Amino acid sequence: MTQDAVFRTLGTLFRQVRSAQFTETFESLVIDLFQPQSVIVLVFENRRRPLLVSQWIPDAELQNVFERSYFDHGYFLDPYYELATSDLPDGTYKLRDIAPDRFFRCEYYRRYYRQTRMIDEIGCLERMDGHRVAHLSVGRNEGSAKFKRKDLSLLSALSQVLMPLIIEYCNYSIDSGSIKQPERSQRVLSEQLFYTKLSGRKRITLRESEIASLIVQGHSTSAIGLILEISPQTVKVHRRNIYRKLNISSQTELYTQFLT
Amino acid sequence: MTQDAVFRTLGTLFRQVRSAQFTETFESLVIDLFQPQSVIVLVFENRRRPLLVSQWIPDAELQNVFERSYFDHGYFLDPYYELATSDLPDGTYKLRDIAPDRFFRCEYYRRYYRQTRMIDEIGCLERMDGHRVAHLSVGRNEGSAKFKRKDLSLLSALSQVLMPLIIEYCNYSIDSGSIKQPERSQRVLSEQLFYTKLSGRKRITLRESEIASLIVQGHSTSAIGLILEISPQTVKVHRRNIYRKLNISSQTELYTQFLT
DNA sequence: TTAAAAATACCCCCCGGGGGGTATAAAATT
DNA sequence: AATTTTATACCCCCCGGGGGGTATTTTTAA
Repeated sequence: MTQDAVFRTLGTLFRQVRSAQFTETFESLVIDLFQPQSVIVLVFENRRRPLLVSQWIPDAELQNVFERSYFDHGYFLDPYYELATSDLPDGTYKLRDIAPDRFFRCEYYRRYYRQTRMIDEIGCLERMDGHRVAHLSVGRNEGSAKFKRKDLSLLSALSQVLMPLIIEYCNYSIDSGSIKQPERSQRVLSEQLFYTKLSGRKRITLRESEIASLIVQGHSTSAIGLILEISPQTVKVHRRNIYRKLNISSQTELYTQFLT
Repeated sequence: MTQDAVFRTLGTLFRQVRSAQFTETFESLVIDLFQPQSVIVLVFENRRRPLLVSQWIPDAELQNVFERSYFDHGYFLDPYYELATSDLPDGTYKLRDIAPDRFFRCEYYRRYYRQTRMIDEIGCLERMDGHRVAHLSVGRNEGSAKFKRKDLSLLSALSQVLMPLIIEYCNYSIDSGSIKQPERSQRVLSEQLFYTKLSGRKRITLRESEIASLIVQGHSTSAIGLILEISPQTVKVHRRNIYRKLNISSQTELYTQFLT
């Protein structure tokens, strides 16, 4: 795609920002530039289920996985969601940069993320207003190459104009009520905090729930230590206490408890 | 249920052995005696998809999981299937006795088995003829207690008469063509041997495929050493070679390779 | 105010996975 | 006959999870 065509498309996008054609134009732009297997736009709201603004997932099975799981609980452990609900600098991130150190070994990855067959993901985050964050996710599946540094810098540059456009479109479509809010299914994790979630069973302390949350997200003991600025030893103790209180003996079980 | 009633039911079963009522009668017997959440009868044939003779799984969601996954690939790593396709002594087994040492941590357990929500299982195996093995599985779900030693000995005793009856019924219903053969879906593992499966990618040796198979089933390095009667060290070397040849770096990935 | 609970930090141990070597004998290929 | 591959076995290392302690300070509750 020529530089020229990119700018022309941006122009079109600008004109279409309040029309239904917007998503299609913008998706084809991203597809052209990045050859992804998925392009998804979400709006994150703190501790709420994300809004699905648009999705392009040609593989029907994977779309199915996404729709079935992401809005139930998948989003909750999505590193981008995590980033969005903390105070982040807006920007473009590679999944591998923002994911917890043991992300690719954690239960979330094993049980949900890998099912999407996505092997690499780059995404933009941009705050819409006080509590909403727009998120553009561009994914590559098994069989494709990972994103190169060039891809990241291109998306990063492009996002300077793309994200404002997307935000404008989001606001428009939210106002006009045309956003499809995915159904939630029976097994809900959703808005519940870890604390509420887990302390219901047996009083675990707030601090413990904090650590439990990080464990499930795929952070190692030492990573948690770094994050909370306490010694890994302390984290280990908390970990033990959590297991003891919940009467479990592995982080796998912790994940299960959390989801049920 | 009184001793008397048990014998009476056995009599009924005997009379119904060539009728469609058989399964219902026999299921209600098992349900009465063991308070399970699932009762399934399968016929294993070496390296073939099992035949579903009867199933009683009141929970619709779990039935769904079972039907969707078991006949695709779930059976392939089912410890009972494994036992059936080796030369076994007929008999009644607790899952926990026959499962690989790391079964409850292996990918199969995490991805498939746990989804069935089954927390305990006892099952009978009985050879029908040269290549077929009848299998009765009795399962308890989350929320129920595990099976006690008493349950095992009761089923073990009962199976002396129950399995011959079941086999008779199986033969009858196979002959009369009334067995529902579950559909296979897109993602098939099925009859393929590990060897064929994995060597397609990059020649791994037969021995290596043997070890890969055991790894995926959830056997630890040392357990594999015991099984194959070689040193765990040797297993480690094979393991490394497998990973190198397949260009992966964990048994999780091995499982993925195997399924795709 | 005093006792209990929570958060912090350190010690020890074992286990298993993953990655790096080396070596030797048998089997298969050339 | 000579070379390569395969199977065997041992060595070393590091890492992280899980389980067992103990101790100190701070916070919370009684």
